[in-house]
Amino acid sequence: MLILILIEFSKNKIYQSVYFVYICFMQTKSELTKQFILETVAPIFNKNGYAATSMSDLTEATGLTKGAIYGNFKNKETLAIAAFKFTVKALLKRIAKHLELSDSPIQKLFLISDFYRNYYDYSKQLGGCPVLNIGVDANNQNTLLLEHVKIVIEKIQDQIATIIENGIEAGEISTEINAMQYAKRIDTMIQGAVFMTYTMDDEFYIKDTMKQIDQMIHNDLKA
Amino acid sequence: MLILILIEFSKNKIYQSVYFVYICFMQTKSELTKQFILETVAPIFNKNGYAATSMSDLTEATGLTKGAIYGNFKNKETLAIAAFKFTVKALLKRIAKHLELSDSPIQKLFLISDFYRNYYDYSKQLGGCPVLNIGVDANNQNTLLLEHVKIVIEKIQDQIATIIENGIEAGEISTEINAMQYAKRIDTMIQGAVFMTYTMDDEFYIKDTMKQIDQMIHNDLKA
DNA sequence: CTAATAATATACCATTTGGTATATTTTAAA
DNA sequence: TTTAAAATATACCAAATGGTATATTATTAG
Repeated sequence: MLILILIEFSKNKIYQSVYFVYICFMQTKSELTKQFILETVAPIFNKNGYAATSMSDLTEATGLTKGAIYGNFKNKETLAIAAFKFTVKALLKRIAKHLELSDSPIQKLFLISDFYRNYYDYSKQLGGCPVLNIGVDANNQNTLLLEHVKIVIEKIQDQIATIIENGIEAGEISTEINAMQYAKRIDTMIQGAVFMTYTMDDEFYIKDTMKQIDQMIHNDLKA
Repeated sequence: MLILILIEFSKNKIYQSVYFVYICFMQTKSELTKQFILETVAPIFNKNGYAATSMSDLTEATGLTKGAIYGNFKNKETLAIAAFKFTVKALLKRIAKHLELSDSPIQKLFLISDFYRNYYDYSKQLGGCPVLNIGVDANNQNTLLLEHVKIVIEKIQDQIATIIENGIEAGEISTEINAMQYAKRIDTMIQGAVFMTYTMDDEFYIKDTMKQIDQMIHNDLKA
């Protein structure tokens, strides 16, 4: 009932459902609006790409006006970058959570392929794979955005490489293995599979590639 | 000297250098213009994507006016599709030529990885990999264009699968191998490598992936 | 409850968009 | 060289673009 009272407190239609959270945890009103804009706008940018997304697409989707959006974000590019970061943050958090299911490095590697096995369904909510979509879209178009994609890719590869290194230290993985090279191989195969799955609209690619990665882990990596 | 005389014959600046060829082999004037538009426009569409390419980009690049372009192509979409086909035709022809270097199916597979080993430099002339760029760009945006990308991917995979099947028949490749599955695996890895190479601007990915494919051919495929 | 401020909506801007009707030029045939 | 047709250039269109100045509304502190 406390929630209802607090809802009544606000005259704004959009935020009513999350207003309780806002009152309790959020800083300012605009912080909440920013959040709302980002989660609404992110999948649109991700789906359409930067140039194919117009500000009117965003005002329609959010139900807000340009005044509200430009009051919270300097311009379209800033918004697109913030949206990309928003999506990636959610994605990386989800992966990290999945990797908590085991402490064993080699099991963590299997958990990575396990995560991507269901990635088609999950990433559709995000408007597609942000790394692939924005990576291709930003190339030759938006240097700043491309830099952010690069950073994300490096981060993912570092994480995989660290897992492999931990596996080597733990004696689970052969000392012959070049951790970063294998991390890059796995990442490259995943991105290829994501591209093929989306373009052909066929999950065979992602399922089969994850099988292949599992085989690699079994045959090449294991000590 | 004959060439010079024929060049003098034309008052149009753009076509002078190829006018001899036109006089001898080409059908109509507009056929030549179409060709010229396509080869100029294709890398622009490929680099920028459909939405980020404006008609004025194309008139500037070609030195022609909208009248000339719309006189030869119904609209922007038709032109983009024709441009994609133009690029892919050149690419597939180049691959086919490279594959002529050997008659042995297993050697042809090695020639595929060999071709893509230098794909970064080559595809830059095309404005990037058309399959990757247009595939991602057209998704959620341009159904017709996406269909054409799908067809190209299927064609490439069929060709690889056929080579593998020929290898099986010739006794070079193990009968255990599922030709189409392996064709798709190879194609998926290539596309992943192309994406990573472009996005990270680092040829490691394409070079290393081709090594990996060669290893696969050696270890898994050979009879 | 009121005043100051923060957040959002409105109305507008010049520029660019894809596309077209028409005028002009270029070409090919007689 | 003249003429019909083909190809291209010009000038224009309404609609949409990203962005902004200002008016209006919500919010918060006193």
